Amino acid sequence: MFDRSLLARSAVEVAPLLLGAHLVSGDVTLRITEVEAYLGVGEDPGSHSFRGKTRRNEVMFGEPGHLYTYFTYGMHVCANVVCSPAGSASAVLLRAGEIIEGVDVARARRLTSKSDVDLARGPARLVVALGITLADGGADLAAGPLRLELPAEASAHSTSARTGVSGGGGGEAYPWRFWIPGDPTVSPYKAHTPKKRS
DNA sequence: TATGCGATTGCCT
DNA sequence: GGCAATCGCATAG
Repeated sequence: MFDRSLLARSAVEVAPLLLGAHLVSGDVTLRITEVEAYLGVGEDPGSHSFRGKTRRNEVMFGEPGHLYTYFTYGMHVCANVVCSPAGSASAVLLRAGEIIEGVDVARARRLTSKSDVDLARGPARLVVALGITLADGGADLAAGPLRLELPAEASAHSTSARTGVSGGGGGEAYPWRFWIPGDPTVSPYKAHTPKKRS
């Protein structure tokens, strides 16, 4: 259980608080080391909620402290923590973390991972390591099998432009990628690469 | 209804 | 370092 009001603030304020927080999923516990903030309707061109409510993003419009999952690239699932008051539709994407409990279980789920620091290094990998699926979307992180444990204070952190976001939501105008400096589980920064296909 | 591309990853060269 | 895999969603017609 945690104080839900802590999350009822802007994603940019919540993101540093999530750094160092623990996300417990059954036997596996993750220490979050890297996140990205996404704002609400009409505020943030990079956010799924920018153009309003749809079936996919409706969880973002609900209470803070719930899990927003989405499917992308035809094969990957990413997870967000919904924040800001209900209706504002902003969230924080969980990009990377360190498995601090249940490493053996995480390894079994991430057979392609060569070393333990890669187990949850990257948003789609993190989801797999924790055993999260699309069906977990909407789950309340304050109670239940998926549980978020917030630290008392925000960790020291660095910021930069968001990774992988194209168009108006990318670049220096939105320096909403947050990470714990020096942590080996933080994913390498990679600017958006334009799509090319025959 | 049709079409293009994405908050990515891992294998290939 | 480059690129294929793979499908739901948003946008255009």
